[in-house]
Amino acid sequence: MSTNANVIVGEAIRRIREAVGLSQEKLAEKAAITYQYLSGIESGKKNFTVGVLQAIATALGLGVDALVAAAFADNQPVPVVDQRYFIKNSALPPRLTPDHIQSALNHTHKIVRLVNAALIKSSGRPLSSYIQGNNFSGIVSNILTDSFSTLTPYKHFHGQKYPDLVCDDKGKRIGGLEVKSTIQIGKGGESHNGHSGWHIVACFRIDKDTGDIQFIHVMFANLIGHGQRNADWKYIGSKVNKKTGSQRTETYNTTSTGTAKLRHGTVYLDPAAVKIDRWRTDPKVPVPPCSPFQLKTKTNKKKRRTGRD
DNA sequence: ACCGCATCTGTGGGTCTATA
DNA sequence: TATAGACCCACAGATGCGGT
Repeated sequence: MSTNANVIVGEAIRRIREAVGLSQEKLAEKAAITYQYLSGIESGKKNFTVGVLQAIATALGLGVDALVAAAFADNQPVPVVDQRYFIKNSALPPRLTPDHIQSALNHTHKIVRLVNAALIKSSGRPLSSYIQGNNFSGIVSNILTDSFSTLTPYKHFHGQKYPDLVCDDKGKRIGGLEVKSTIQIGKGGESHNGHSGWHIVACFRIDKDTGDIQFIHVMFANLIGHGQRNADWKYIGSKVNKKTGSQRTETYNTTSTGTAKLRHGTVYLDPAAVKIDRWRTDPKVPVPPCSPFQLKTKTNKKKRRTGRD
């Protein structure tokens, strides 16, 4: 290991040790090395083997991979979306362009990295390891909303009112956008209001070690709210668990038609991470020329003509 | 036509925070 | 304090595909 790497790893060990409240003596004891040796490692003056690193990581309550990730977190490039995966002519809310979306997605990656870098520096663990998945996705959703507000014509509405973002022109409202994010690939919309208007569903994945997120699929659709004719949302319910007394808040999910609208409204698709081959769409929903399912439909038709069936 | 397998979908369970 | 908002997870049944 190079001297520079020794210093980086040593500093990470010191930061995490102090964050978890261990003295050098105590950590050295747990890792079965002398505190003089540990001191030398922390200051980057001593070499160490993988075995010693493993012992130190275990004593800190981490895996070697997490410890190394913590040490080099700041030196990794922030993930960016791939420009090639944008579908340029998809239908979008007024005044919104693929470039706007690209910058908002990348900005969200960056903010999540900044949060994680601070946490990893002090404790060796990213944000996603501290909180429940649903709440993490909620945070990503909020950061993405803020990124839109910062970098696009769509600005914060107010608090928890619908929609999340609005676009005004000379005092006149010309557009609204509700932002949703999820780690569930292929999922449609899920909401507790199910209103009419433009929605974005952004699917991302998480790197467990660094906590970095990477958007892999982004869909837009102008959906019809519940209670209206041909609504794209269906009511799922709000029930009280008799045993625990807990109440599940009411939920609306997109219907198969609503989900199909979103899928046909794909704006960004990472083909290596998201396989749409077997996704269902709704025959009632017209397939726009820019839909990623255009290709699928053509392939299926060809198959049907030439296939064994 | 049927079977096995993998994946998708629908449903109902849950947590936590902000606001009225 | 109740409600509305933001989500995820588990599981059973449905679906699609390739092989026989």
